[in-house]
Amino acid sequence: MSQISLTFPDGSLREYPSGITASEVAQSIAPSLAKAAISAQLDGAHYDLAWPITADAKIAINTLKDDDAALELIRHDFAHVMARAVQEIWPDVKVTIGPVIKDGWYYDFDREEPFTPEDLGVIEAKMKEIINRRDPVRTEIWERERAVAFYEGNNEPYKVELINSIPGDEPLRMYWHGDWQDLCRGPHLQHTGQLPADGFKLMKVAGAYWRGDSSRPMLQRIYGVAFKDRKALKAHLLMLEEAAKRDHRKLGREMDLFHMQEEAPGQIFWHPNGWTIYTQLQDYMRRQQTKGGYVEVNTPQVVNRVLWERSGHWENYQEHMFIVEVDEEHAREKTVNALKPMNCPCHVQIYNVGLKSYRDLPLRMAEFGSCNRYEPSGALHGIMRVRGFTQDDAHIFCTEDQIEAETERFIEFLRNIYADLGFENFTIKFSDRPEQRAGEDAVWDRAETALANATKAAGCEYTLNPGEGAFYGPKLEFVLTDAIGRDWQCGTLQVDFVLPESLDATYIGADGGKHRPVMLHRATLGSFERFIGILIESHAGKLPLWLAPQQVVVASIVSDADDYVYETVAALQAAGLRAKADIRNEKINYKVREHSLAKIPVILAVGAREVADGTVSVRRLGDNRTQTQPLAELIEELRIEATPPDLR
RNA sequence: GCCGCUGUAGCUCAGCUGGUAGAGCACAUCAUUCGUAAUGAUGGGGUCGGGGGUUCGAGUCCCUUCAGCGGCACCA
Repeated sequence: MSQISLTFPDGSLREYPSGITASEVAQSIAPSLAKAAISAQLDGAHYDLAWPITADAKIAINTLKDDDAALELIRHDFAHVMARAVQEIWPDVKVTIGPVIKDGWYYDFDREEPFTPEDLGVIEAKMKEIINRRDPVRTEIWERERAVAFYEGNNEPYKVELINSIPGDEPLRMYWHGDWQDLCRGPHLQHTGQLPADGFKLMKVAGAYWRGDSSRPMLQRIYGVAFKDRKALKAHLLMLEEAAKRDHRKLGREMDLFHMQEEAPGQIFWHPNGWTIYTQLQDYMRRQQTKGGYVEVNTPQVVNRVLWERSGHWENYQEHMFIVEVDEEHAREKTVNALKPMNCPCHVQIYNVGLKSYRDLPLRMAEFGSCNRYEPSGALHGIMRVRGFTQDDAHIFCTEDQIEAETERFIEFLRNIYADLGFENFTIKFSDRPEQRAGEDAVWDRAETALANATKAAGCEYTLNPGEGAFYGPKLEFVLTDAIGRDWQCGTLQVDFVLPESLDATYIGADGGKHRPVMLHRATLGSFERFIGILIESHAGKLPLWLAPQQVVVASIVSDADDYVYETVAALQAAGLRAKADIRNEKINYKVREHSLAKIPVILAVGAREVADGTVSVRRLGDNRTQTQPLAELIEELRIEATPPDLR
């Protein structure tokens, strides 16, 4: 048999007979390594230990100590162990797929009866039992006909469908964990006993469509999380608990920011506190937009269907629109209008008034546009996904040549704003041409290149979302993450070749002829509602002073200080600070606690001493120390701190 | 929209196998003037999400509907 040479991570080289397994290689180094080994990397790719090696390669033996490889493997094996447990308990359940995801895995099952939360405990117990069996894992490569016949015989139609969708040249790997079998890419652990039996937890059951297709059957998905040991699992569960405390829905109530109610699902009742945040943010954005070369406009809420027909929304977006029928007295039939779900068609109407010259381009038209969309009921989520919202929207009318420069300019605009608001980290997703699209490929080529170049020129990285662009053009999405780790698209920039055409926007070029502008739809925050939700969660409610609804509360310690409290509040308010008095007949402990829970950034306590000295005792949110200082000095300090970042 | 779960006082929640609602906090009144995360006493407050049904009797069982939550799908 021929020899192969394997290079180890430390650079050393060893000769082995071809066909040797990674497990045997590990054994040749140290029996303890062979025991601890979980998988191998060959030239960077991940393999089972039992995989025969037939060519020279760089090899690394993974053990549970190797974080990434180990967690990936552990979670993958847990998915199998869970599926096995489910089938051992309910033999008639059909298995489908079960991939590794962030922090864990899920597995989708087809079963008539719903899994109950109690079932999860039963499954967990069975999983522990399976782990304790320490069943060896073995794998075989099968011909697809044999595999199809096998799964048909076992009444596993989903597996048959999977095999039929795997490209013909890919080998099919069949895995056995003891006597339980699954089709899988692998790799897997040596035996189930390598799994940390106290390092996992089944989290929730949810419905999920087979192959993500809403026209296909709904399966039951069980989610689990897994870590290397009990300690890491507990840390993760604790983190989830902490994250739940930052939920904007909870903080919104506690801080008295807003509420929502049944009569207006997906719409927000902003309370004075919440509305203060909103207006501060809007004022800030208005200043930024003015500086950024935008003109601001405002357009109607209720618009006749005729315009929506011309823009294409009536055909493509009608089911998401609130339709308003008006029975006008002298009209033969009802007038049909819709609340605007987007601002773009209205902006084109403004653009279209009067002739535009190439000298007017790029024309950046902004609106804090109130939109209403009839979002599917299941999509609603606090103030992050609502039916009534306001975008910090703008449309840039420009030439095709200007796309790249305008895109770069926008990314820089957005990045500055995000930085001001405390978001140094965001991700960019680049969605390119979908299958179904309007326009010529050559134009798409140029537009996609322009977006990619502009992103790079702005010094940003992006991840590709292949085929996810709008039918009218490619787009960039700027994504922020909420407290629980869910991603939300906030900013966006979308190239549009279609709407200028359908609404007949033109400009007069240098050649004296009429030309089509390109439109860039862009939003920085996205919607104020969603962005404020993210803002609340990322700060855990402790907003920077300039955004905090109530900035200062002045609390009396004794009632003799009441007059001084009012004087102090008046002085703070005169300096432009949002301050209020608390002279209730309560102990200072009580007041401090209450205002701290309400997330008021600065608490001033005043008693006899402060009255006599003209000082205040200052306590900052999140800090249990206090500091006494002259009122005038504090006001100067707070005034600077409360200035919005762009005005400092 | 789909699957599952939930819906009792402003908030957080209890209410066993059906017998006609309960706690803490909050609120109000009174007492207390107390130095940095809950002072005490007293009191008011709920057609148990809405509608229908079973029953002598329903917060508890059934149907239906609305909303919320967790996913999935959607997200021009």
